[in-house]
Parts: sequence; C-alpha cells; structure tokens
Amino acid sequence: MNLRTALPAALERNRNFFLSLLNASTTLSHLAQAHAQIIVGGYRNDISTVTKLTHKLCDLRAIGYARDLFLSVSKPDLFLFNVVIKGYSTNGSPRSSMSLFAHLRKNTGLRPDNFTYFFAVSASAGFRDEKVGTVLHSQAIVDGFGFDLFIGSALVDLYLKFSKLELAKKLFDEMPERDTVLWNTMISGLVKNCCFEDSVLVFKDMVADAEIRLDSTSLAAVLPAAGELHQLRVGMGIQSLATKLGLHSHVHILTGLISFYSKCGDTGTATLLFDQIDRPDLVSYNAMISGYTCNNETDSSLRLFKELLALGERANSSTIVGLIPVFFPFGHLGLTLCIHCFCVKSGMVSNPAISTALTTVYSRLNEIELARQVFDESIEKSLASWNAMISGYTQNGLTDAAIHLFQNMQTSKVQPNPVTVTSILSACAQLGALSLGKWVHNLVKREGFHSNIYMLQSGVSPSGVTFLSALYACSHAGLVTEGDRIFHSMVHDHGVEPLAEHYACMVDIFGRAGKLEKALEFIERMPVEPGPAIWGALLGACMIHKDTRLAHLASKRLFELDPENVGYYVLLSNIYSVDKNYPQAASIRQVVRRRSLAKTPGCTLIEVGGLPHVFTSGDRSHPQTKAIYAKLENLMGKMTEAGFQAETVTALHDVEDEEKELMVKVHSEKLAIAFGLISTEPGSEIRIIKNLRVCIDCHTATKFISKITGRDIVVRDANRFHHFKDGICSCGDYW
DNA sequence: GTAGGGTTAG
Repeated sequence: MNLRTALPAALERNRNFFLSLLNASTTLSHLAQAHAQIIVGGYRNDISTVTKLTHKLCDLRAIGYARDLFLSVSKPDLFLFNVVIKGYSTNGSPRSSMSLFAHLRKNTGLRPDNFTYFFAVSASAGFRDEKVGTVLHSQAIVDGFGFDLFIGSALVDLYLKFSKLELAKKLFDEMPERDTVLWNTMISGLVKNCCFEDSVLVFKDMVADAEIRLDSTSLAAVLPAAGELHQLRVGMGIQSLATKLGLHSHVHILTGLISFYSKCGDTGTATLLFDQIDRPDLVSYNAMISGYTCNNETDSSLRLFKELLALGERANSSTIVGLIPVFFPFGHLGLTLCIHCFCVKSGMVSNPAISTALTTVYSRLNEIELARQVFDESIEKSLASWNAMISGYTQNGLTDAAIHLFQNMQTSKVQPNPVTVTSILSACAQLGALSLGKWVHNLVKREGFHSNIYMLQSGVSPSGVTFLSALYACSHAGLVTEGDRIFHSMVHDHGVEPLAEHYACMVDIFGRAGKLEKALEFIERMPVEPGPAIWGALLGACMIHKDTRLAHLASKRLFELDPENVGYYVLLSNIYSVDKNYPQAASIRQVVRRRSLAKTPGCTLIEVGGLPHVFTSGDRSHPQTKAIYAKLENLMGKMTEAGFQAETVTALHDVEDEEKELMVKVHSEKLAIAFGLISTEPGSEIRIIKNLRVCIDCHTATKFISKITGRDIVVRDANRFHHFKDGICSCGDYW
C-alpha cells in the first residue's frame, strides 16, 4: 500500500486522521511512513498519537524503535508508560519492564494504576520463578488493586505457571468476585499442572454457579482433563453443554473433543468430529494425528500427516510429537527411529518438546540408553524433559539413576514441579532406598506442594512425609534399630497410618542391612496386603545380598501382582545368572518371551533412496532377503580369509559356541550393511543407525567389511558415532 | 473535554 497516494489531499490532517492511519498500518514500513507524516503534520508531540504509534511498534516487534520514541517524549504520562511496560514484556524483556515500572514509581509523580499492575504482573511471568510476581502482588494490594479481576487473573495464571498451587488457590478463593476469565484461568492452570481431577472439580463448581457464564474457553480448557482421566461421562457432558450453548462447531472445542475421544480410545467418533471442521487448522490436524498414534493406528496417522503436508501446511513440533508413538503399550521402535532420523535431519530434534517425547518413548521401550542420549544431546532442557528422563529411570526400575538425575536437576537450577516430585516419590516407593527423603520433604514443604487439595496423588500426608523422610535417612545410614523405633513411634505415638511407602522403606532398611529374614518377617506381619513396592524392595535387597531363595519368593509375588513389569523378570534372571544357575535364568527369559514382554530387540536403520529400511536380528522379512543373506555369506568368506574370527563373549552364557556364532552372524547391523552394499553405488558411504550399543562382533566385522569393500561406514549406535574406514574405527575400539 | 493501554482456551 502506498500511503501517500491513498490520502485524498483535501482531507484534514487532524489527530483522528493520524490515528486511523496508524490503525491501518500493518507493516513496519507503513508505520515509518506514518511516523514521517506525523512529524510533518506537527503531531510529534501529541501524546495520544505517539502512544498509538508506540503501541503499534511494539506489536510489530520493533521494540528498539518504540523505546527511542518513548525516550523522545519529554513528559510521558501513565498511558504511555503502560504501553511501553507491556511492550517490553511482550517483546521478551521482562527485566526492562520491571526497570521501567520501578522508575515510574520512584522518579515520576505518577502512580501506577490497574493497567500498570496488570502489565507488570504479566511481565513478571517471564522470570524464572514467581518471586517478582509476589512482590508486585503485595504492592498491588497496598495500592488498592488487590481485588482487580484482571490483575487477579494474571496473578493466578502466574502462580500456576510456577506450580504455586497453594498461592493460586488462596488468591482465587479470596477474590470477592470471580468472572469467567478468572475461573477459566484456574481450570487451565490446574490442567497445566496435571491436576486433572481438581480441574474437573473446579469446572463443576463453575457450572454450578448460576452467575457465571461459560464460554468456549471454559469448555476447551477442561476437555484435556476429561481425556486424561478417561472420564467418558464428563467429556460427553461437556459436549452436550457445548451444544446447548451453541458452541458445538467451535474449532477449539471440536479439537478438544477429538483429543478427548482419542484418549478414550474412540477414534471413530474423533474422526467424525474432525470431518465436521470446515477448514481444520494445524492444531486440529495435530490432535487427530496424535489421536491415531496413541491408538496404535499408525497408518491413519501417517496418512493424515501426508495430507497435512500436501496442503502446504508446515508441520510443527507438535505434529512430530503426535507422530512419536509415546502411548503404544509396547512401542514401535522402527517408527520412532524413522521419526528420530527425520528430526535430526530437519533440525527439529533440538526442539525441547520433541526431545522430551523421544526420551519418553525410548524409556517406555526400555531403551533407556537411547533415552539418555537424546536427553544429553538436547541443548535446551525443559522441565518436561527432566521429568521425562527421571520418570523413565523410575519406570525402568533404575532408582539410583533417577535420584542422581534429580540431584543434577537441582544443580542446574531447574525448579521441580509436582510431576517431578510424584516421580521421585514413586521411585521412593519402588525400592524404598532413597537418601533424599529428607531433602524431598524439605522441598515439598518449601514449595507448598503438600497439604494442598490440588496436587500430588501420592496420598502422603504431611506428617506421613515427615516420617517417611526420617525412615529414608535411617535406610541410608543403615540405622536399623533407629528405623524400627521411628516406625513404631509413628504408628503408636502419633497414630499415623503407614502407607505402602512406609512399609517399603522398612523392608528396605532391613534388606539393605542384610537382615533379609527380618524383612520377610516384617512383611508377613503387615496388617495390609503387601503390594509391588514392598516385594520390589525385598527383591532389590536380595540382589544386593545374592539371596536366590528369597528372590524367588519375592519375584513370584511380583509376577502375580504386576505381571506387566518386565523389570522384575530381568532382575530375577540376573540373580540366577550370578548364581551360575543358567537353566533357571534361561527359563525366566523364556517366560518373558512367552508373555511377549521381551525387551525390544536390537534393530538397525538404513536409509536408501529416501526410504528407511529397518532390520532386526535374524530378520528375513525384507523383500531382498535372499540377496542380502547371499551378500553376507560372500562377505563372511572373505572376512574369514582375512583373519576374522567371530567374537562370542558378549553373547548368551548358555548356548554352545557354534550356536552363538550363528546368532551373532545375523545381527541387525550386519544385515543393514549387507543391504547397503548391494543397493548403493560402489564406493559411496554407508550410514546406519543402531538402537543399542553395537556389539563387539559386529564392530570387528564392520572393520573388516570397510577394508574389504573399500567403503566408509558410519554407525550411529546408542553411545556414539563409529566411523569405519580402511579397517579402522574412529572410536579406537573404545565405546 | 477528548484520545492513547487489559486477561483465559483446542
């Protein structure tokens, strides 16, 4: 648009003219032209015109320009201050916002008003904790804005952003009046803190309040909670409410319902709703893609993803996260590796949401090393990614690693939230053995997570937590008698009913100290049925003290109570192996296999002609299987001639050497390399990705292959890159 | 006397 020609020359250039000129400006260049006209027209000192211009500049992210303009005004009024305070904050400079706010209070005769406080509080959400916000809160109360709805909502939002649930709830309860936005803020904030049940409760309170109008935001905010809780009735109730309010075709609500039905396993209804959206946007596509993914409908998921790309829409990180099969009960390693590969290539892997999703899915696949690798390589570690890695360790039974990482998190100055604490407490319950009990307790106390109706599902009451931390301390210090005494005192003197965590902790105290019989006696005397946490604690102790008999007993119970948890089987099998009882160890692994709980086998990915090919060990499913095995046979002959000997040390203990040789010969990386050799140009580089650490036999074999074929072979394994060239590997045989 | 500044959601 050429503003000069757009102007009828006769039009009078008054203030309204310049204001509408500014309103019509949509680019920085428009604003610069308008600014020039304002100067020429003699309106450079007109405060309302300058305020409007400053506002528009901030909106277009020209904060430097806006600041210069602000500084050129000799006596800025409160309006202009407010605009610039907001401008700094929306341009990512909360510090400048606060400096200007302080300057306004100290050095001008102006008094901050409700707008000023609202902008300042919003800006303070940009800091790393809620401290500045709380100071503003008290100042606002002093200045008489304690009950302002805008400021109140911004504060509730801020407290919830930093998981200060107690503070948010207190403020919310104390507000003399609550409007729709305040209610909505509370609900969505609880959802963000994974307090799903509470958010539904608050929503129900809101519905019950006849004075309060529900809007699309209210319904859209609570829908994720209904989905997470799999509460079909709640979700359908929201749906009929939406119809009653005439909001049923609102895109946010339809999208929310798609997520909801998908989470409840009903992709049929979700699909119908998706088809009702006139022009689905990226968020709607993402919801549907993720819905298909989490219901294991990979084909539909990929089909919709392609449809999205065909529309010319750019997939964002949420799209990819939705494609990553985080929800599959037994995962989908091949697909995950493909997506991982795609993310590395497109640079999206550095996105915190994506690395978090990859960390989570690898953890669930028991690929904890791959999970850790992704975590370590992510440059910007969000709270969610710390949580994912910690709970990954917890779920894989690696309690010590979970605690260790939790400590690292503390040194990295990342504030834990209730999700973190829940993970850590569940680690406590798992094997009982945490030295951090006291510390966790202090944290819970300091952060106000406890005695809070919103929050933690662990069911540990504050006084229960206090005892728990004391018991942890005993467990750590090996104070058996002391622990026994504390437990007794807790029950008899303080009337605290012990929870599974307390019992598990006691078993751990006895078990760690080698008093396994005493631990068993304790379990047998428990007034409640011992759960997995208790037997898990005993099993862990048996592992330390190599007590096969008790281990067997504990595992038997665990298999009954928690048959899906592969970790116990592995532990037991290891105990037998240590005892050199290979037939028993093998039979345990047999059970695992029979129940298809086996660890996902090693697999290798190679990309040829833009298509990923995934091989598992002994794989014969590839269309070119015959050629691949023939190539491998041919290679083995040449390798043996060149002095290659199969390495078998790392293979299973209980098979004959010849059989072992047969087994390693068809490891997935060898198949992938053989395929690479027959399907790519001679002399070109071969790149493969292996989900596990490459085994010594494959490593040696690859060195030979690189020499014999004259190919460079790059292997990315769970630990590192290996660059094979002319019979030598870049890792120096150390990995 | 007037203009110029405000929140939550899929």
